[in-house]
Amino acid sequence: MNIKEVAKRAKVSTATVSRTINDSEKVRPGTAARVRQAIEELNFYPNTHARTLVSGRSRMLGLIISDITNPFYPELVKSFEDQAVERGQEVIIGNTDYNPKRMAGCVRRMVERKVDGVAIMTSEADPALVTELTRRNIPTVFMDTGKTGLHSANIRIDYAQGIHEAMQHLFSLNHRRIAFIAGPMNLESARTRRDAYLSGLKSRGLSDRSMIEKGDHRIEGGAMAMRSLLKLPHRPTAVITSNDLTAIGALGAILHAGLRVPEDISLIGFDDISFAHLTQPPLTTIILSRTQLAVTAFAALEALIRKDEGPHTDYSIPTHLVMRASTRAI
Amino acid sequence: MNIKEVAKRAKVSTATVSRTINDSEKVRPGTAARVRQAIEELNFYPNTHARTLVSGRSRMLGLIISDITNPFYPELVKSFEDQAVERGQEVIIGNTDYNPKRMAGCVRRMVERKVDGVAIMTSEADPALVTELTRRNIPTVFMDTGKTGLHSANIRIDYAQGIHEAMQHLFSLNHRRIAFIAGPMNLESARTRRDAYLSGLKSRGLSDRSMIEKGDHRIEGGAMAMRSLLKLPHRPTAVITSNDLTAIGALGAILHAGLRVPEDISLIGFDDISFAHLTQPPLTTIILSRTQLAVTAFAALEALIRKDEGPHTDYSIPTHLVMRASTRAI
DNA sequence: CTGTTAGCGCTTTCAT
DNA sequence: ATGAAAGCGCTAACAG
Repeated sequence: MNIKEVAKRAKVSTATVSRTINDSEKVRPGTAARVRQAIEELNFYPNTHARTLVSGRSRMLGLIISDITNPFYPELVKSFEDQAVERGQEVIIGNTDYNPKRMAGCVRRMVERKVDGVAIMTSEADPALVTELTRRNIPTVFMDTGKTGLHSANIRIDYAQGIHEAMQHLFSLNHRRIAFIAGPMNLESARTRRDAYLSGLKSRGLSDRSMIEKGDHRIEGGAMAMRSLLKLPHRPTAVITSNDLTAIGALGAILHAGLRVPEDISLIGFDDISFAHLTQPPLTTIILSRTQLAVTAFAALEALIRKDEGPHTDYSIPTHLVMRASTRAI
Repeated sequence: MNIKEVAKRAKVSTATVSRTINDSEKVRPGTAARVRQAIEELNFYPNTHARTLVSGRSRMLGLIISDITNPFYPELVKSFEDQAVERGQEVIIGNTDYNPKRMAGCVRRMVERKVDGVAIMTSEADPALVTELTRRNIPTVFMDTGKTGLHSANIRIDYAQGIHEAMQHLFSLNHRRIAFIAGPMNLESARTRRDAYLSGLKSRGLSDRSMIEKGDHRIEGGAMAMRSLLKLPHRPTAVITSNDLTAIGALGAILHAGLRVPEDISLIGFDDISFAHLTQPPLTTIILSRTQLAVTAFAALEALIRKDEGPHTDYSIPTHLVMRASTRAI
């Protein structure tokens, strides 16, 4: 079942069939109709691999993420995929599992499959591996690496803005003992969030009041960090966490210690994963729109692939506080 | 950058390079080493499209699911993908969005991309479209359609078992007014769960005590159904829901009405999504292991692809009650 | 064990 | 507007 059989049935050459499939202008409508009918009758689907081989374009995009079971990602993947499918592109996904070795494997697979472009949306970044892509002139969009170039663009996430909004909110609620549960310090993005917390304290002359515990961006780490915080002689009245999973872990630890949120401790997360508003109480958090991120990434990638002119290689996504019920004045 | 250049550099023929890449026995170790070194030096990655074109095997598997943002799926996708990557296979994912038209698009894409096999794990099933796959002799594994054949296998989920365990549990806790919040009735799997509830009632001579509200397998539907249940003159003392999202919605509605779980109403979910144990109280639910499902599906698909002999086309996955804190005796 | 060669199914000049 | 034919990069006979 191939283009040849279609050609035979429509009594044209394979070239004409190919032109019809690709909506070439130079096919007489009548001929095109005959071809299309033959395609229909034979239930013919063109072989994308043959197409890729000769044209060089695979109509596949790579999307590399850290871990699909991390609730941050599914929405991102979906939005990205929706746009790709709309434009006849396929998406192949790579999970790095937060592991540089697996990241290398992902990149390799993308190159082997000859993707037209790659979006790298991992929370961790590995500049070395990423070079592999740009060296091969594969259009690449990064999240937060800062690197841009002829074949790559960067999407910066303004983590600081959301943190500043959160601190402003807590201050207006009279909180002064505000703790922060950080993420893994090897993550640039986690450091940025912590630094924003520190700078928020400093700008209010409260640098000496900083309380930082390290989490792991997972529930367990959040719970553990919170337990440490609760043991402090002057425990915090409010806690900002580096992500929602951490906040959920912290929430569990607070409840388990017989304290209440927000009566005893106010709590703010980060990311606004879909379950953030389902906690008891619904979690006040900082939203980072995955849809916006995916749309921006896709547009950036398309621009790179089309080699659009202009210096548009830097994009930025804001973050904002969304108030729910886990914060309260003291 | 292709096999020819590697051949030139290693001073062998392209055939030998090909054999080396494919770990053929018939290459002298010394030669193979030279080839591998050339590959290394040239940073050569074989073009999978060319390979597919000639060999007929794409080393890609299709995985069709309903919606990646439904928390039931990410774990399933991950487990499936992990196994695929381990065996050098790529996975392309299709989201149907619960929409037959999109399902058709997914199937089409899978055929075009010449996947070696497809696993269809949608909660809804469309026999017509599925024929498309089997007609083309594409190995296909279904979840719960019941159809099997030379090129297809079926994985049955024993929903009833979990429901029966749940009812047994509630009965032993002295509940007699047990309601059920069902899923969309066009879903076979949702009907199966409801029927299991009904049969559980019947076997205890309580057929006339049935209370069924219809949800939509989403949070909002669960909340709405629960509000209806709460308006009943004799409201239920326990509620089983068709999935966890429904239970979470129901939980919210109960709390919102000023009642408590499990003190006033016991609640049981279905699926054990990752957030089920994070609710307050942690949700007693029925577990359906996504890992087990993915592993079984993958194995079934592999067997189909390898054309293993034997009539192994029917598989079954159990479901079990996992007790947490949302149920209590009255 | 290694090389030669004929395609896989499609796109794309170059003729006509 | 259409057709003939040359590959795209690789694999798999078939020879040697």
